[in-house]
Amino acid sequence: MSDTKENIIGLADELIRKRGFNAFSYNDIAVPLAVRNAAIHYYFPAKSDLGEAVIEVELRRVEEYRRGSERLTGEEQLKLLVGVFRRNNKLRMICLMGSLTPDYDTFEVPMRRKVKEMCLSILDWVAESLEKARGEGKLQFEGEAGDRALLVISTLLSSLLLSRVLGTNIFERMLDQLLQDMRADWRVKDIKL
Amino acid sequence: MSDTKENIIGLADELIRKRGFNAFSYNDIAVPLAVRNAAIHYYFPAKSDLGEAVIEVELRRVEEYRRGSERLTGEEQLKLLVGVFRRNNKLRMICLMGSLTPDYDTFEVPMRRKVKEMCLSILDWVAESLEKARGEGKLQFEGEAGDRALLVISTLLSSLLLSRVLGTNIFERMLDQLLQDMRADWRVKDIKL
DNA sequence: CAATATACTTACTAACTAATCAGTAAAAAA
DNA sequence: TTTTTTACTGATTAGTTAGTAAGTATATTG
Repeated sequence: MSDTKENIIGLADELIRKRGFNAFSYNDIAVPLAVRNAAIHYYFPAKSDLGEAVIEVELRRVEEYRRGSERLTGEEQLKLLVGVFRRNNKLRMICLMGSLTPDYDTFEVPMRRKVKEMCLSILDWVAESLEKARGEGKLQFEGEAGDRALLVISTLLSSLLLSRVLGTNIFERMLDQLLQDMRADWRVKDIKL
Repeated sequence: MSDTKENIIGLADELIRKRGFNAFSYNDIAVPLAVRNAAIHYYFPAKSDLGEAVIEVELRRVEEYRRGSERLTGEEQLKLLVGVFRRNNKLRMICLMGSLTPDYDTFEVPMRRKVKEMCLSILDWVAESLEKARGEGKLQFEGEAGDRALLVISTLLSSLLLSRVLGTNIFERMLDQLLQDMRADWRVKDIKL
């Protein structure tokens, strides 16, 4: 993949996370990268093509994380996940799920499909890690791991949204509350993610 | 308040919840209401004025809910809250927090302040209800009610986002998971919100 | 070396955007 | 009854948007 193409996708990703898909324009990419708006259309004829490309890269990132952390414990996998969100929080960036799902109904069908695929892929990863951590006796929760994954992702996603508005400390406060309920042994208070 | 003004705010509210603040135009309001775009500017000189008006109405709605449910139990108050979200879910509408916080950094300062005020007001209400329900022995959780309110709102907000993408049943699945952790007596499984 | 493909630029457009300003009819106030 | 205010319409605009078509320099291939 050409440098320009990669830079376009990278900046689009950043803009989606910082300002939203419907709030950035081809110009917001063209100016910083010092290319013409037509250069972006050369790689991505329609804006939705650019959106889909950003999602595909995220999808591959998730796959990489999964493959790269196969041999880690469930707890370590979850630490990795939380680390990603903590980094985003420091950069005042929300996650793609938090940015794209509110605009879902403004997207065309192919991009909606990609958004859905991305959500399912992330949730599947989290569910797997949770199940593993539960098997290890590190975490405790009732019901299916897939349902608990929804709750975990929901907390991480919202903490990014709210910490931009209410202050960055919100992130750790929410994480603490989430963990409180999943501590394998409620007498032990030192589990950290 | 004139009918036209009220209709404009009402439709703007719906459009924000369905498509997002940056994805609707004055035309999307003018055409269905059969008024000219200048009529909207008459009441709301700038789009941010319209946004702020929508938030102010929501703020008053929350105040009304609070005053109107003062004498209810904490559990009943929470049932009321969940009912509001459940109705939104049926209409494929997300909540204002879920719609406006992702776009937060694209707003001008006065509107950001209003968004923040709205978030704090809603969280305060939930915290109060949670504390009350805990005092009644109906719910159980550790730490401050304000922190738990973040988790509750986070779940409700995200469930609206995700249920549009993954199917409406997501809403109840997430609610069940949330409640599992807050059951006062873990042997009793019949608490419902 | 010639032909072709790649990676753009220049120049443009049609459609839409929020916003403005000068009217105007009707209601309310003086 | 005159004046003022309210609640708009009509007409327009400056700026932005995604998107296109035609051209060009450079690298790749036959």
